[in-house]
Amino acid sequence: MAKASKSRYAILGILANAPGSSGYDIRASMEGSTDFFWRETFSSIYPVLESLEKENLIIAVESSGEGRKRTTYKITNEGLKTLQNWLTEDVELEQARNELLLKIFFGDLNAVSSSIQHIETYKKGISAKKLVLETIRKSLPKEYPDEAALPFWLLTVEFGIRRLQASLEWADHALTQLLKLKKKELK
Amino acid sequence: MAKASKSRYAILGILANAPGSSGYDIRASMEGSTDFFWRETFSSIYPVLESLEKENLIIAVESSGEGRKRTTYKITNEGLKTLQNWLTEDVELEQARNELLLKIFFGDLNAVSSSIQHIETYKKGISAKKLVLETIRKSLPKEYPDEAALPFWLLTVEFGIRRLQASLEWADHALTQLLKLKKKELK
DNA sequence: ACAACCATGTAACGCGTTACATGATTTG
DNA sequence: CAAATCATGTAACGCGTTACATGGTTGT
Repeated sequence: MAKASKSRYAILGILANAPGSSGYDIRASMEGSTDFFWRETFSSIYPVLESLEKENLIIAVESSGEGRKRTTYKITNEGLKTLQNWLTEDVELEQARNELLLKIFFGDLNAVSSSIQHIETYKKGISAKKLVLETIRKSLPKEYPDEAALPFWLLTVEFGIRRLQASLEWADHALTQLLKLKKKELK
Repeated sequence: MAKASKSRYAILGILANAPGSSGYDIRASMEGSTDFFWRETFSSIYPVLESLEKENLIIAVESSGEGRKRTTYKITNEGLKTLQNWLTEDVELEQARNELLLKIFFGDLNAVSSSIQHIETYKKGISAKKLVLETIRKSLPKEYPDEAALPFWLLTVEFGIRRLQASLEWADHALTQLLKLKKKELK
């Protein structure tokens, strides 16, 4: 058995918080909120919606009246219970693969400047990401002052920012070390 | 097309550093070194070794003489070039899915104590991991004082420790916030 | 008119995980 | 003599990504 999909719960969760969403809406909701730690593509969203509906965890509200055709969904009581049950289940902490670290690990097989290059690119990437998250951290309380979920949303953003900050500091540390190595290499 | 596998490069890298390794050895090498950011199972190692050999990136040295039967491998010049070439290629920074954050994100759908429980479990897990890495950081220079790759290995360990430290600090921050929410919940 | 965005899907593919299978050799 | 470790694989499965496909509506 492969790992069980959690896409269904992500989608259920969005529908619990934003009832009357279409598949397209769900994608848009995730963009700018869960995107940096959880992403779904249309290719997964639509089939999942279909199966959730078959299991009576959500119900469709066909709104093909005015404007565009769209199928919107609401979570059912059963769906909410299923979601809540999953939410209490233990999280197994899994370790993601990290290609940058793999390349650094084998760094002695190439010129040091190659590793330096990787880390500089990395720094740029995560600096940009961190900026985005810091903007979100500022705007969220203004946009959703009365939202019950706000403290939880902020916690996820905070996680992202702190991890990125640590990564940035590591990158600077790494650059210092690598520059030392580069000097040795030239001798 | 799905994402191209990088297992081959991880295995090539290990063979570059430890020539004469068997599939079993490769797995053992990774355990205790790359394990926290890159892991391969036997189910992937043996087929990859086979295909690497067919491509002349490694050569097998059947050593069925004394002791156990084992097939060991060495990286070829071509293999080393292939690996070095990959090492210089840009790393696309991908972010992994994070189930803990997903559950925290939807935390308002359940009792706050559920989120608290998750974070406490998380803290235990990463504390243990951090301890392991700190031990490795201490022992590595003693075990491999003359290893050219040592500075690179230490950088990966440092990355792990710093990220885990940031995660721990976030966890404490989160617990503080959640305890405040819990008090409100009781009112 | 045209671009940007809204909206919903299907199909193919490969990758990684899990389960399963087998057996030899060393250590206690 | 049993347990741990060494050693090497196969098979099934589902998950997520990418590419492909289609067409309506709004804004400039």
